Amino acid sequence: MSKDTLRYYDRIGIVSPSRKDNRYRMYSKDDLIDLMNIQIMRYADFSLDEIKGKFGFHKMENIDSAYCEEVAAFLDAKNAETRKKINHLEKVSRLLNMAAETLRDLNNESDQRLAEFVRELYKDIRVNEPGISKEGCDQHQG
Amino acid sequence: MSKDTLRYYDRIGIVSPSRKDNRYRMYSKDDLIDLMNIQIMRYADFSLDEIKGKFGFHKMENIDSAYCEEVAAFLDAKNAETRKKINHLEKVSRLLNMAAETLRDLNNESDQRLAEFVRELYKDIRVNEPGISKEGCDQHQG
DNA sequence: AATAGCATTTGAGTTGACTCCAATGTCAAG
DNA sequence: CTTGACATTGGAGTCAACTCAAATGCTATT
Repeated sequence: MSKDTLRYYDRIGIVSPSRKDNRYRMYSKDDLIDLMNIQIMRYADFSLDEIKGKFGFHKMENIDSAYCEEVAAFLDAKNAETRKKINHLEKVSRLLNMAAETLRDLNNESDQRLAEFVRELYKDIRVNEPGISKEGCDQHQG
Repeated sequence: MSKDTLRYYDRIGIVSPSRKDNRYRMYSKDDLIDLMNIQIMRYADFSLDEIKGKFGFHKMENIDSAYCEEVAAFLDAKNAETRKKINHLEKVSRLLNMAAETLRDLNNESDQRLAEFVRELYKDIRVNEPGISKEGCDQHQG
């Protein structure tokens, strides 16, 4: 983590270390633990807002099992999201594979397989962009 | 695709349709094919710069096999990148799984498995952030 | 005390791909 | 000829997570 990042985290109240007499930042051991947790969470694609909002870390002395379940549910949701992304990327990977293959060996067979797969993908794309019917088609409803 | 997006693409020279007498945009069939290709490429995480720079689409009448190979190599590189991302996300997924499990059933075993995995992840994180030695450690070299 | 090399702050800039705005132009219907 | 619903433009705003710059303060060394 760069100095600027640490200052930024301080500014937005994510990790605010104590200060020495000269106003220099003094990171305690707990601060460092927070920072390490944050690194892991950033690695796991949590936004700083999520990190800030959802986690008290070790600041909670007593472990509230209801809160644990809440956080666990949140993690599950994140995981579902992650699986979706993986799914998407797997399709992308297959697409890239097919496209490269088709480019290298131009023939009808690979061409058609690619076209077929692309047609499949369009379904995905349209699913992920609702409102296209509102924008693109005339619906006589107002 | 929204109207604004189409106008944006026109502005930055990605798809510039012809105009009618009234200056209204007129998208030809070829323009639409371009746009569909762009949608697919955006789906595959190509940046607009990549899309703009690397692809002549159907604008090339004759197929240059050297160029084909160049593009295929580019796709391969993209694919390698994609596989890396998938790899990363798989780890994230496992992490989230472990964390949720640990939260739900607090015991040493799952705790330690999680800790071990996190330690593994730190290696990844450090690998992906070179220059930390320059920033964080005193190297007596200048 | 002067200098170097850190630290501090506020505030602005960066990135990519849009997205929105205000002012204006065009067109079909009534 | 007005009204409404479109279109046009240039320019500005959005988002997240930094990243950088300028002005200033602190500390250790010469």
